[in-house]
Amino acid sequence: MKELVDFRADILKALAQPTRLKIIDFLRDGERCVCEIFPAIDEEQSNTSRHLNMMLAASVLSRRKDGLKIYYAIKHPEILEVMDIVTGIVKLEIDGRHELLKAI
Amino acid sequence: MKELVDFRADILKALAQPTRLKIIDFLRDGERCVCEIFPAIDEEQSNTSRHLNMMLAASVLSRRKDGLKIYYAIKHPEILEVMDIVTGIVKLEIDGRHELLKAI
DNA sequence: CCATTAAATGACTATATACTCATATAGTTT
DNA sequence: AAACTATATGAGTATATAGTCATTTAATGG
Repeated sequence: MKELVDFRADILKALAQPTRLKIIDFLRDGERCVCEIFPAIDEEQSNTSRHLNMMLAASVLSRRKDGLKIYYAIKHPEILEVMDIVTGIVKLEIDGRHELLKAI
Repeated sequence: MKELVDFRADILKALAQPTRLKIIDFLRDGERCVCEIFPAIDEEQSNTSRHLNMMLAASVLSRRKDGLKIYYAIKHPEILEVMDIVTGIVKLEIDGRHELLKAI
C-alpha cells in the first residue's frame, strides 16, 4: 500500500529535474501543446513527451486534447507557490555565499 | 556553470524521496542528532547518514557538532511551507479520487 | 592509552532515471 | 484511402540513486 509519504515524494520528484523545471517555467502563463513546449525548452520531442507524461502521472500537470494537439497545463496553482519558495531559498543561499566571499 | 534551474532541482531532489521525507518530518520540531534520527525513521545508520549529508549539501539541512554527536536541523523554515503545500495537493488529489469512486 | 560511542565512508549491488533513435499510433486534410 | 502532423512508445545505453555490510574516523571517558 502506498503511503502518504510516497505520494508527496512522487509530486516532489516530478518537480526535481532541470528539464521538468524548464517545462514548468514555460507553462507558468498557461497551457501549451507539446509542439510548443519542446522547441521552447530545446529538448527532443520524445524526451519532452516522457517528462510531460511523468508529471501528468504525478498530478503535477493536467492534459487536454484538441484535435491533433495535446495541451498540458499546471494542474494546481500551488505548484507555482512551491517553485517561488524554492527560488527564494536558492537566492538566500547565493546571497549567503556572496557574503562569505566578501569576508575573505 | 551551474544554472539556477539546477540549484532548484537540487533542493527539490533533496526533498523528493520517502526516507528523506521521513527525516524532514522528524526534524519538524527542531534539531536532532543522527543517533536519534535513524531509530526514529527505522533506517540503518549509514543510510541515514548518507541522506543527511545529501540534504546538507543541497542546503536543506544545517549541521551542528556537539561532542560526539552531530545535530541536524531544517535550515530554512520555508522548506516546511513547501512540505505543507505538497501535503495539501496530495489531499486534494485523494479527495478527487474519492469523488470519482463515489460517482461510479 | 584503551575502550566506547557517534558519525561518515568505501565497496558493492540492484534498481531507477534521463536520454536517444527509430517506429507506432492517432487524428486531420485532401 | 493516402499523405501529413502531433504525440507516444519500444528498445537500448549511460549514469544516478538507494540501500547494505564492513570499516574508518573522530570525540569522550575510564
